[in-house]
This record gives sequence, C-alpha cells and structure tokens, in this order.
Amino acid sequence: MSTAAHVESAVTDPKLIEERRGQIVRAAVKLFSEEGFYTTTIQQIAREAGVSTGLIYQYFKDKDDVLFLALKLVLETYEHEIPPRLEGIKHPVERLCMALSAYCFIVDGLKQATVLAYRSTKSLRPDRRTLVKEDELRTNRLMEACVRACVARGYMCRVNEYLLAYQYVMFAHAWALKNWALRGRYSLAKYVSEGVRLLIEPFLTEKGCAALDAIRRRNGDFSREAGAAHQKPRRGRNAEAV
Amino acid sequence: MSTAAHVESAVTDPKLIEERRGQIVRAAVKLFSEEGFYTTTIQQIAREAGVSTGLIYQYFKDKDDVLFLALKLVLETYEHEIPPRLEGIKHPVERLCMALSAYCFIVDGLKQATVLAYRSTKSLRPDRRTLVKEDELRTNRLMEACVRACVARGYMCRVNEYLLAYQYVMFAHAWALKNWALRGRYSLAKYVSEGVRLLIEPFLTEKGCAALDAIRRRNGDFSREAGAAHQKPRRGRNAEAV
Amino acid sequence: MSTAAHVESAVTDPKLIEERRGQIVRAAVKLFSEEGFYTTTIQQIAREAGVSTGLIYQYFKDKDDVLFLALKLVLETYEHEIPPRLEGIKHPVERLCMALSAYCFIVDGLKQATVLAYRSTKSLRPDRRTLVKEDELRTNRLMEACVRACVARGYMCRVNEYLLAYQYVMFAHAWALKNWALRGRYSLAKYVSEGVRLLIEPFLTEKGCAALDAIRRRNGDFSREAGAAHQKPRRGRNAEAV
Amino acid sequence: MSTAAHVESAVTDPKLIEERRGQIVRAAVKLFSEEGFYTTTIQQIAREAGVSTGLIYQYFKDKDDVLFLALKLVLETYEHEIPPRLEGIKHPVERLCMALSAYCFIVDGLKQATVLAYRSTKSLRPDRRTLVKEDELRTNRLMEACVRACVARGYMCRVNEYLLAYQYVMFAHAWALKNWALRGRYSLAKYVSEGVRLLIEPFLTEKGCAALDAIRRRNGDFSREAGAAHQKPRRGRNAEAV
DNA sequence: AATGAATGAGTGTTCATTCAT
DNA sequence: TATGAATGAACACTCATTCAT
Repeated sequence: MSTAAHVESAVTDPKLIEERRGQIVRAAVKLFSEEGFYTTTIQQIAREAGVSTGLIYQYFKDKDDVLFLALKLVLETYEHEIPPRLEGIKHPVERLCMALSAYCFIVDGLKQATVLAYRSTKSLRPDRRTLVKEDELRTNRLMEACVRACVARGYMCRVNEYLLAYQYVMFAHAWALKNWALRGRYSLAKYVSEGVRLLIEPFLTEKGCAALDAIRRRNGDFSREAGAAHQKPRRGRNAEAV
Repeated sequence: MSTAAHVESAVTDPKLIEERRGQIVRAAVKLFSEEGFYTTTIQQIAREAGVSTGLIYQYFKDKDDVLFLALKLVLETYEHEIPPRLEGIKHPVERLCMALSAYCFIVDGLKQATVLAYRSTKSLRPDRRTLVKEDELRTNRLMEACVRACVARGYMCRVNEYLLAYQYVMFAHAWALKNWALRGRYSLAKYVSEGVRLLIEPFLTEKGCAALDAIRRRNGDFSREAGAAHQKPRRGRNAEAV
Repeated sequence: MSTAAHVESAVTDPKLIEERRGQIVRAAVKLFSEEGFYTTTIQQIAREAGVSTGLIYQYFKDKDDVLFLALKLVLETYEHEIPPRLEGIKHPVERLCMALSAYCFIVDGLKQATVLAYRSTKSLRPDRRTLVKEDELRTNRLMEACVRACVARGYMCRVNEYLLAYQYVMFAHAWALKNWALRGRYSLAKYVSEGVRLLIEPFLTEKGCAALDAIRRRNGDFSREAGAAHQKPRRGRNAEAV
Repeated sequence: MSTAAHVESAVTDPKLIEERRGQIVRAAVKLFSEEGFYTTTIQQIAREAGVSTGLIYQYFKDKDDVLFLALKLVLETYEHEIPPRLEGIKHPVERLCMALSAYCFIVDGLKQATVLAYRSTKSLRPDRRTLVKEDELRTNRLMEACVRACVARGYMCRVNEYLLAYQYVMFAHAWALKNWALRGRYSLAKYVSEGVRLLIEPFLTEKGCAALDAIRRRNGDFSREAGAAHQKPRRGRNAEAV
C-alpha cells in the first residue's frame, strides 16, 4: 500500500529498494521537518537525496506516499528505539522512568520530525493515516506496559493506566511541540526529571518511592547534568496498592 | 501588523473592517479546520464567506494573513472563554478543576480548530508565529495562576507550577489531538474527571483533597454522566505543604 | 458534461462563456488539426487563442474537454452546414446530389479537422466519445433522408439506404483522409462529379437518370470546372422501382 | 531508413534482428491498437514483448520507429493476405468479389489495428509517413487490378477504376472505423454481401451479372450465414460495355 | 466597496531515452 | 546481447494574486 509496485517500471531488487527508499525518505524527513510537507517540492527532495526527480516515482507512488513513509519512519523510531534502552533494566520503576526518559531523549533528537508528525498526519490519505496511528498506538502500549508492571508489582497504586501512559507520550511530544516555550526554562535532563516528579512519583506506593529514591541515588535524577538531583522536593506518598 | 493597512485600496470604515474580517475568518477557520491550510483555496473561503475573491485582499494582506487571524481567533477563544466560566467560583481547588474542565470543553467545541493550530502554526511567517505563541502563553498563565492560588492557599503541595499548568494545557489539547484514540474510551465528561484524578488530585494536600471531595459531592465528579463518580479509586494523599 | 461547471471559479456570464469557449476551441481545432491532440500543449492553445493557460481551465475541465468540444465543433459543422445548402432545392435527386456535393465541399474546408476527428475520437473518454458519435449519426441521417426521398418518389431503386448513405459519408470523408492520394488526380469538383457517377447514378431509375441529366445540363456536372462534364460514360440504367 | 542501423550498439545478426523486431512490433501493434500510440509507453511494450526497455532501443531508433514498423506490419498484412485468398480463382468477377470480401475479413481481424492506422499515421515523421502511404497504395492497386480485369473482359462497364477501387478500400476500412455503428445492424458476412450489391453489382454488365449470379449460387452470396442469399433484390443491369 | 475574470509562475508527475553493468 | 535503474525535460493543471469595471 505504500510501495511503488503499481508504478510502470518499479525497481525489483529488494536491497536497492531499501537503500533508495531510505535515502529519499531521509531527505524528505529533513525537508518536510524544516519546511513542511506542502512547501517542500519533490524536486527539492530529489536534490537533497542526490537523485533525479523521476527516480522518486520509481520508489514511491506519489508525494503522499513519501510523506507516509517519512511519518512511518519517525513513528517507528519511537517504537523501535525505546526497547533497546530498557534492555537489562529489571526493576519496573526504573523501567518506567527510563521509558519516559528514553522517549524524551528520542523526541529531542527528532524534534522537528515530531512536529512534522503533528502537522502532517492529517495530510495523509485516510487509509495511510490509520496505519500511522497504529504505529503511535504501539508505542503507547509500550509505555502502558511499563505502567502495568509497576502496578502489578505494587510499586504504583491503581491508576488509569491507558491515560497515564498517554500523559507520558504527550509529555515527551510536548518537548518537541512546545520546545520554543520550554527550552528557555529547562534542559532536556531537567525536563525529564521534572516529568518523573509530576507524572510518575505521585502514583508510586511507598515501596515504589523507595525504589525511585534508590534509582536516583544511582542514576542522578535521570538527569545527565551534574547536580541536577540536588533539589529533592517533597513528593507524593501513596499507600500500598491492594 | 496583521492588518491589511498596507493594501492599496484598503477599506477604511472600522466597523465594516471588523465585520468583514470576522465573516472571512470564520469561513477560513471552518475550511482550514476541515481541509487544512494548504488544501483550502482563497476561492473556497470567499464562497464560504459569501464574498468575492477580490474582497479578501481588501481585508487581508495575503493568504498567510488569513491564517494568522484564523489562528488568533482560535487561540483567543481559549483565552477568552475560560475566565467567564470561572466567574463566581471562589475556592481555588474548584477554580482549578473548573479551569481544566472548561479548557477541555472549549477544546471539545473546537476540536478541528485545535488540530489546525498544531498543523498550521509553523506555516506562518515567523513574526506572526510569535504573536500566536504569545496568545497560547497567556492561556497557559491563566492555568498557572489557578495552580499558584491552590499552592498559595495550602491546597496543593509545592510543584513545578509552570510545567503542571502545561500538563493541563496538553491534557486539554490531547482531547482534540488524540480524539481518534480517546473518543472510543471516554466521554468528554469522563475524560475530564480522569484528568482531575491524574493531574490535580495527586498534588493536593489533605486540605485540598477534602475540598475536592466536597466539590465532587456537589458537582458530580466534573462529569455530566450520571453516576460517573461511582468508581472512586484510591488517590494520592499529600502532606500539608511546608 | 463538457462544461467547466465543476471548476473552482468557473465563469458565470453565458455570453462570455460562449465567446471564450469559441475563441479557445477555434485555436484548439487549428492546432490539433495541424499537430495532433497529444503533441499540442495547452500552452500552445493558450498562445494561439491569445489567452493565459489558466484561463482555459476556467472554461474547460481538462485537455480532454477541449478536445471534446473541438470535435463537436467539427462534427456539428457537417450537420449544420449541409441543410442550408439544400435550401430551396426541391427535386429529390438534386437534393441528394447537392447533399453529397455539399458534404464534400464542407470537408474540403475542414480537411485537417476531419482527419483530426478520425485521429482523436478514440482519445476521448468513452462517454464523450458516445456524444461525438451521435453527432456523426445525425449527419448520416441527413444523407439517409435524401436517399429515402429519392426512393420514395421513384427516382432511385430500392437500396440499402443506411449503407448507401454511409458510402456518401465515407466518400466525403475520404476527400480529407486520402487527400494525399486524391488531390493529384482530381479537383474537388471532379471528385464530386465522380462521386455522383459512382454512388448515385447507378442506383437511379430511368426517371432518376432523366432528372440527373437535366440537373447536369443546368448545373454542369456538379463541377465548377468548365467542361468537366464532357467525358460522359455509359452509366447504370435501373428499371423503375416497385 | 526504418532500421536502427545508426544505433550505437546495434545488433548485427540478421536472424536475431528479424525475430526481435517481430516480437516487439507485435506487442506494439497490440498495445497501440488498444490504447493508442501516445498513451502506450515503451515500458509497456517491453513488458508485453517480454524484453527489457533498453532492448527496444537496440532494434529501433526511437518510439516513432516502432510505430512506423507497427503500421507497416498492419498495412503489409492487407497487401499480403489478399493475394493468397484469390489464389486459384480465375473468374474476374469472382476475383473482385473475393478481393472485397477478403479485405473486409482481414480488416475484421485487425479492426483495432486498422483504426490505429487512421489514428497514428500522421504521428509519423513525414518520410516514414510516405512509406506507409505507399504500402496502402499497393493494396489499392491490388483492388484496382481486379476492377480492371473485370472491365477488360467485359464483365464490368467502364468506370473510374481508381476511384471505384478506393471505394472498396474505404468500404473495408469502414467496417473497422465505423464498427460501432455497423455491428448492430450487420454481421460481417451480411456487410460484405451488401458491399457487393452496392459497389460491384451496379457496375457489372449483363455478362457480369450473370457471372455474379452463378457465383452466388455456388458461394452463397459471400455470406457465411445460411440463407443469407435468399433476399435477392433488384439489381443494376448494365448494357454490354463497348 | 465590491466583483470576478484573468493571469502565469510553480508543482506533481510521466516517460522516452541512456548507459553502466 | 541484454538489462533495468536512472535521468530530466516536458506537460497538465492549480491557485494566489491582480485589476478593470
């Protein structure tokens, strides 16, 4: 549905397809992110990708298709880059904190692309839009699973897991969407540690808080900045769940 | 700066200007919301507004200018419609809850326009973009003021007020931005009451919680659905601040 | 179905529409006739018509639509220009001869356009193609009616009127289609008089032949060339019909 | 002049050339016939012929050259397929009737290709167009020779042999060109027998008519349909020629 | 003040043709 | 010989903007 298989003389070599598509989509993400979908021309993408205009139509059905794969690339980055960053982490609370942190750091690396997703998803044809939304939902479920693990193991009190997970997602996205308002006030690290304080800590049980304290002692408040952990505020105390 | 004062044959009668602009901008908001900025043509706006294409250029400098005023209209709706809904409400906790609720209800009535703001703000020329952002910040400060009042009066523990206020904003916006994912799960009323539970209640002091309980007994959980308040979960208890 | 009513800002003034359409279609017929449909660009038509490219799309849906009206113009010329040339002519045999002659003369003035019709009718969308064919059929019926009148009045023996009429049509068209082969051998007048000899005379009854002879004495063999009638060959004699 | 001899890396083996060309031209005739010259792409021809796009340019100079050979193939089919069908037929009247019949049957098998010839000959470069026209003239001469033989042997009265032969050609072509109008009224066989009645019989001498009658008794009115000959109409009687 | 016809630069897309392999 | 990926010029069509009325 996203391929150029319908194109008269579509390319057949799978390796080449992968390479060219990547090449073109990367150029597209860059330009769409900077200038927006409608103001970026196919010719610009071609030039940025170092190919001819015609070539793009051997790998994509139309401009919409380029956008689709560009957005998929971004959305899949979220989905694929969080798990590796959780690897080896056992403790549910630490996993949750890391998931939030990871999401924010990934978004930080894709700030413009994240904004692009918000700007341009509606420009997609409905069927493709649906597919992109499914990508987003999968990432949401990743976050939700972290929440559930905390609740299941008694580190977090009962909450609306779905909605809380969505807050994490929005919190990460906001780093890109509202970067113009946030970057003057917070470093990314600070933003993440504040996020933990606002959106995780209040829902932890005593046991969960204890775990979080331990983690902070080790990891420094999820902040890479030295001393970022010094300002220990009063935090929510939740009774043991169940 | 947004006017068409530079236009050759600009109209001079201020009353007429206001009327025509409103007429055109309302049409623009409708069409931009439905179809997006780039896919809406000036001719469509003219037809929707019941005027000629040429007329638009007597009241706006260019298409960008129409977008600018359209976005301003949306952003100012947030800013202007929240205060009246808080009128007469004295208790800081209730004000905060009502502010969140009001924001969500306003967004609900402007779902597409809210999405439009996210899609199209970057399409504005930088100077106009800045002005739109300032509109948003003013609304943020409205929310922030509500938080501060709660903290000042000891209903809420010390928090990062700026960021918490931003969570409220994002939470309201999310009702529009992620409506496709949320509407199947929550009614608006339920969404709001869950918002209170996730983003307000955890930060309340005991005193604040007591106040919230009282409000809920009166107002029914900020939910219009009968019995929506029945599922009272364990909620955060915060020690008195300071 | 051929209008530009679907166009965003189609023109509304009927007088203007007629004028502009005529202006553009005339340019199109000229260029399509000379260069063919596919090798003629919209820009060329615009230039030839003395208008801008964009204007064409205010009066035509697409290039196909221009072709459609161009072909209709040609086909309707046949249909509309034959009757006036028969006006005042009473005798069925003379009417038939004049019809054939008129058709050939009209085709002579539209040689390239006639070739265009053969080249490009298949390039039309099926529904429009059908409409053009109906135009052609109406002209055929004009010819057929002339044949029928001759038969009914006993000037012509019973024949397959439909097919004979079609021979007249093809004979006239051939003057355009095969002009490259014919123009070296015959003048148009000679061609017409040979047509009468081949496709009318053989089917005349004695009475019909007598009438034809009288007509020729008056009109000079349907040939404007002096002496074109000198080579009187043996011709078909048909018994009285019925 | 039609070859690809000028092509950089032209193929030299004559046998291969013949084979490849045939393969490609057959595919081209099929596609051009169905879709037209301009709407058929070289890539489609390549796929239909089961070769690569590049290969076509080793056997043809350009797309125009493919069209040229495609049209030649069609035109030569007429020229080459008529004589075999006349083989063994001695009587001039029968030969003439068979020639007309054969032409119609050949056209019937090449309906779309015949239309193609009318659509696309003008798309050829002038020099190539001339060559195609010469092919057509050779077929015309085939028909003309049949007419001449009839006249010479006294079966047909004196006529404009050239033009009559052209009528036969047009009659056959019309079966393709106007098939949309004819196929509802006549079977091919009926069409042919009507053609004999309209374009041959009227010009026969008494001797010729007698011969035709005999032929019909044997061959059934040039119609494959049983009983097609039953409806014997009044037909032209010509006095002996000379 | 208002109209809407006219403009023409700009864009997505196609496809004949080339050429490295 | 044969391939098919790559090219880029060319074209249909759109639409923001202008301006005569």
